[in-house]
Amino acid sequence: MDASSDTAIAALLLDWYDVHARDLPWRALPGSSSPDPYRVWLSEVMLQQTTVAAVKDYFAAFTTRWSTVEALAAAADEEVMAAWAGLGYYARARNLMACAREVARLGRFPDTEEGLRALPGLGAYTAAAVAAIAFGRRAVVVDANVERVVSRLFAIEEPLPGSRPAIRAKADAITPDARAGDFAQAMMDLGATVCTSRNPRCLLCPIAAPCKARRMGDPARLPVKAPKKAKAVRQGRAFWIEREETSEVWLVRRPGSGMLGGMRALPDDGWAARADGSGNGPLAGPWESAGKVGHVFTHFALELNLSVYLGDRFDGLGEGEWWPIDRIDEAGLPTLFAKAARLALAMAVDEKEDA
DNA sequence: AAAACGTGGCT
DNA sequence: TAGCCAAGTTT
Repeated sequence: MDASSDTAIAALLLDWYDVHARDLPWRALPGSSSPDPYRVWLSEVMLQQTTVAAVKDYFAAFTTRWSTVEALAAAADEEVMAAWAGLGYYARARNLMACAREVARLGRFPDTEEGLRALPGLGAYTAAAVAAIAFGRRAVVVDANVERVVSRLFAIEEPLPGSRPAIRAKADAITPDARAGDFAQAMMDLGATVCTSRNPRCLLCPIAAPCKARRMGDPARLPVKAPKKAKAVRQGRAFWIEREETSEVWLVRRPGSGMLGGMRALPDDGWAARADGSGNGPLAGPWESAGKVGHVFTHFALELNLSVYLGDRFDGLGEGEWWPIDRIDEAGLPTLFAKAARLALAMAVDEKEDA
């Protein structure tokens, strides 16, 4: 592929984008000026390893509650962590606050890829995306969509992740000097709606003509990926400690790094730090079993047994807080513990029905 | 450099 | 349904 056809690919994609761009909340309104860097940055962080559908409500909630980066910088850590609950990869929320505070200190977002890359939570992808989309800089934006589109377009047979340097070189070659932000978003929209992982819709593709994988007959075969390791299944135990006289449950704050770091949680037996939990709780009990919940994390699956204590002796509980059970939805529990809470409450309902 | 780090939707 | 996959970053 020579330089002139690389230019042609960008033109085809931009023409397609002018007609088919998805209408997403963090994109500038048609006809308006450049999008707000705060909204671009926030959306890009939320979208890391996360689908558009999952992000939409969180983006609306965050921008309603904190409409500027200064407002977010001034927010309390626990408020932001609770607002992020359920979205996953909680290091993103911790980095989000650190980044907002750094930007507030600087007075504005850096407007170069290099400057952005130095902020917490902005890696190669996000720095390039914000530089291109919010500041119109030419930057080579490579995410999983771009990897897929480029792998197919140029029929790159080497498996990921080894093919990343070759993919980046090709992405660089087709990235235009003008409208680099639109080009990046065009590639991502194409990957999300046309050049999909399974069942690519080549008949709708604006760059089907130059696509080598399509010519070879089986575009879905690419990109080739290295095989994944099987997930181990761990056992753990969590504890629902209820103070009956006030209808409150005991919640703790998890350590600031590691699994679900910084999030509110039910007390547990340390399953996150070992292959399995110790089985020990923060109280002597007696415990009643409420059953178990299953949850799959990125690198292991967990079977979490839930034990319940209802009583009035709470010796040795340590750090934590009593939380009103009727407002448990507002505690900002990550999904694993939200499931466990649901189980405890379902058990309570069952027992009431039995009585 | 390989592993840690969430979750929900789709097939 | 069990596995695959998503607008990756950090250590």
